[in-house]
Amino acid sequence: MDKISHIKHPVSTCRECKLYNSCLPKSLNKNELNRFEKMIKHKAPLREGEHLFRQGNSLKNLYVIRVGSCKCYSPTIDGRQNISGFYLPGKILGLNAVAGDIHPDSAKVLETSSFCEIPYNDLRDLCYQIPSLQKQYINMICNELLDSQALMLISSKNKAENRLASFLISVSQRMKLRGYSCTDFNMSMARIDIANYLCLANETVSRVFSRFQTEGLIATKGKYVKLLNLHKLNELAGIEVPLKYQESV
Amino acid sequence: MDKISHIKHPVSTCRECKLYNSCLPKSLNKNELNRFEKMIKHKAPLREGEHLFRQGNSLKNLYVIRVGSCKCYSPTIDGRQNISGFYLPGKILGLNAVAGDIHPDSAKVLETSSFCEIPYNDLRDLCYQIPSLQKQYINMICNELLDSQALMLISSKNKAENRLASFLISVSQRMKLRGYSCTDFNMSMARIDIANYLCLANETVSRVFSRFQTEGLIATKGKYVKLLNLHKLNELAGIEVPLKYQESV
DNA sequence: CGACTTTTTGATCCGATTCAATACGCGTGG
DNA sequence: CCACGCGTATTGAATCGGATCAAAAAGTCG
Repeated sequence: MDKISHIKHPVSTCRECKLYNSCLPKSLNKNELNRFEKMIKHKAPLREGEHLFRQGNSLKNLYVIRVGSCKCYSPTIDGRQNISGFYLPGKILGLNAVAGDIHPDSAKVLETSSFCEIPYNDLRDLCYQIPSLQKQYINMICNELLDSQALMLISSKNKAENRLASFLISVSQRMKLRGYSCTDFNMSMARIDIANYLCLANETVSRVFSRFQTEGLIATKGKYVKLLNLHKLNELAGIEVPLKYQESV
Repeated sequence: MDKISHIKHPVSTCRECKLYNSCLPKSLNKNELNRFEKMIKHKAPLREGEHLFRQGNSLKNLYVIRVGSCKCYSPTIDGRQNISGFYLPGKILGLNAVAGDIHPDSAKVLETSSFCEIPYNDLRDLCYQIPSLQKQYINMICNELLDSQALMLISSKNKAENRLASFLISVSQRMKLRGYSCTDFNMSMARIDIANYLCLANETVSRVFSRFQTEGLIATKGKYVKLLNLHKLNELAGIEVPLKYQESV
């Protein structure tokens, strides 16, 4: 039995969707919204291990994740996987295929998940016609860019503790955004995936998890995680975060 | 005397510009191009150390770098700088400010450099009216996203040698794109900046530079760099590059 | 329950950081 | 023109953290 399958994924209109305000149709008028909704396809949920798209596929759709979680990855020469991102509800998938028309990575579902499928060509055409849609679309792309740059700073500069703390905090915040508890949640991703994502060995991730537990920062039970000391975690996570808006050399 | 000041930065129309085919006005018709060119401003070149924009500034313009080089950075709590990117001719600056309307980093010129200034609001308005411009604009943003993700993989997973090799190769390729030699060029960035960018200590960068020289891979004289063994450098650079389009788990 | 996978823990090794000292490059002023 | 000083780059020695290899423990599933 899947942990979230009691959510019947019932959203059929954007108006009713919790994610409305951070999603593409934000600030469309009634008429525009109708046209937008006609374009969206709601497919049956995918189950753990199924692929949304694969590396090398040509770009047909973008996807907004509505329920569940998903990882994007690409294989490396030595047989490992480079994780390019974890996706939780509200995030848009497939943008990195826009420039080249080919998906540079594969998207695999980590637990039963639902998506809104957006035919890419239709979206582009509609953007030509609806300026506020174009604006929001471009904003979402640029947000991805920001996220990606932020992750780069986090995952390449900090020590293992800082990285994992950052990761926990970011998952926590997305949970909060989505209306779930930000201190108690399931993490559907495997240790090895987190390790790849944070560019650490899985043993290291494991050790840091253990250390966080003995230090009373978190408690875990299987995939279930409870954040006990958000303050300290934030401190660890923030250690290399760029100081915003400070005058510099 | 500046090393590139003999280039009088004479480009006044996009049509004449070397970068035309990879830049925004690509595939505009004559009439559209006229409107586009009217929007662009050519300011006087900036000199080393001057800022194009600063962290916290509100977004007014995007910039395409035409001649020179530029680094984007943000200060960290401990007084260092996070380098978010080096920019060589043809690249567009300021995109990471689009989502939040505020520049998340500062852009500082590394040598005398010229830019095309694109008023952001005007660009957006013009995109509403010219679909092919919108398309190219979105493509350029998504290319930034790709670059950023690629850099993340490079700079967080590899050893120092691989990172520096990747970096040298990427500079080399951009030089080639721009019509300069891809094996002999000036690198205007300081060691410490490269170090920050690659997330290494500057001593480490220095050591690897030395090692590459004793191994005959490169020769350096001040900021001038000569790549002697592109094959080996590519090999080093490629070691963790994701294998494109390979079927995976 | 037993086979298999995933996670945790332990011991060792290697590479990058750090701290410290020296060398180099460049501009200034004598 | 050279001497001096400052910033940047290089080199050396010691330390620390994460990777790796190996093995045990916990969780998963038929």
